[in-house]
Amino acid sequence: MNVVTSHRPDRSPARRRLLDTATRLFYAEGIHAVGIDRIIAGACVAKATFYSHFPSKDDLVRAYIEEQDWLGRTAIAELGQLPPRERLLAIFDRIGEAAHQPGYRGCPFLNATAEYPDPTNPVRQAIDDHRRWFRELLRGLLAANGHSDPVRTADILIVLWDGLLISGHVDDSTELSVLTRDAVTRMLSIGR
Amino acid sequence: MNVVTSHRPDRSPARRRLLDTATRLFYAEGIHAVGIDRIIAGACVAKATFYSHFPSKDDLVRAYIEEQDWLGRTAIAELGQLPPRERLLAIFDRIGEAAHQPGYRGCPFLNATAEYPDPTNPVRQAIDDHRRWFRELLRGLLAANGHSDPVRTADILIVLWDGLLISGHVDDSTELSVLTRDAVTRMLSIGR
DNA sequence: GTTGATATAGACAGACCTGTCTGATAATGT
DNA sequence: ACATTATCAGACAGGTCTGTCTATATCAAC
Repeated sequence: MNVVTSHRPDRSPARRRLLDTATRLFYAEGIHAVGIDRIIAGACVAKATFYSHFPSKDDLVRAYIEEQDWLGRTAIAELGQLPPRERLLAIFDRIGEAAHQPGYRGCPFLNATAEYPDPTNPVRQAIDDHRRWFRELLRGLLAANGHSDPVRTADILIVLWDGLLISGHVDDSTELSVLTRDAVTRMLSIGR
Repeated sequence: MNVVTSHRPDRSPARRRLLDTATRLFYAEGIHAVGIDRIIAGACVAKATFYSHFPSKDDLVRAYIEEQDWLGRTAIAELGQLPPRERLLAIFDRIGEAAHQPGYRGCPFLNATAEYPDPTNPVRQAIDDHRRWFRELLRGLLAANGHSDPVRTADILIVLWDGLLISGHVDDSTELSVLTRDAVTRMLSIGR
């Protein structure tokens, strides 16, 4: 969910700059709206170098999505040791933090989904992988919290997650953190 | 939310066919991914005729969004007389019906938002209008139902609405109707 | 019959798209 | 010293995009 591009080691500096520039532009303007020429110009990389690192634009898009997945998993892992309920709340608190950053434009995975209709496309597969991981994460935390129906409640929490990320983008987001706490605690209060 | 294109009178048959074809293609494949040439071919309309009805492609996109708005309002109006709570549930039941239609690809408004980053764009303005109408509708129904906090609860219901439309598209949607009923009744059970 | 509105097919311009290729330059390891 | 690897700038091909334009055809009203 975070779209920070920074500080991840990579095979080469040029590749790192390409992925950073692509991340910034894809997220800010949409994938189809950004051409290769602008990415290589922003990354100060020659076109031939780009195509030596990424066989096609779609490979770059897939790398972008996979890195967002990696960043999301890393951010959760870096939350530190917390009891299940507090961990759940801390995960959802990240929504408010992200939405108040300048340039916030919703969830990169959902935005990409809107531009990739074919569910068998590798980009969509990478997005599905990310969502499967997140769903399992929530199920585990709800079960560890002694929740009576972790499977169903995890599904609803994901519905809230997606909807809150949208709300922070397209609606007035001044009360998003309060709204998030309210919605999640309402949901957790049911079923123990 | 419904993407049915049908049966709305229009100024001219050619314009009607253009809007129907554009609706079908924009929704199925995304807006940037569909060119004018394909729309006029699908509508059996000459290019000059297209540009006499729509000064630019963006005007066609705005007409597409405004018609989806009109269809949504019409569908709600056609629900007939129902008590507030049943009306709310009936509105949300439409999600399951829509998501099980072949070719369902999520919410046309949110998909368009992902492709239009500039919030001052007329397309985005039309989407904002639609969302404002829907928010007011939910607030009124919650207030009429004697709910203790209709403003906040309407915000959460919109979060659920957006999230459920996404879930029906990108996740397994076999239990979407049950999930919707569960999430909405859970939410309505709090605050009277 | 004549006029005016609306439609047709399709060429065209200018921009942008992805992806390939050439040929030169710099850094690195042995 | 030499080979390898990565990089550079940029031309180029072939396609698609939006939007304009020409020239013709249909049809209704008067």
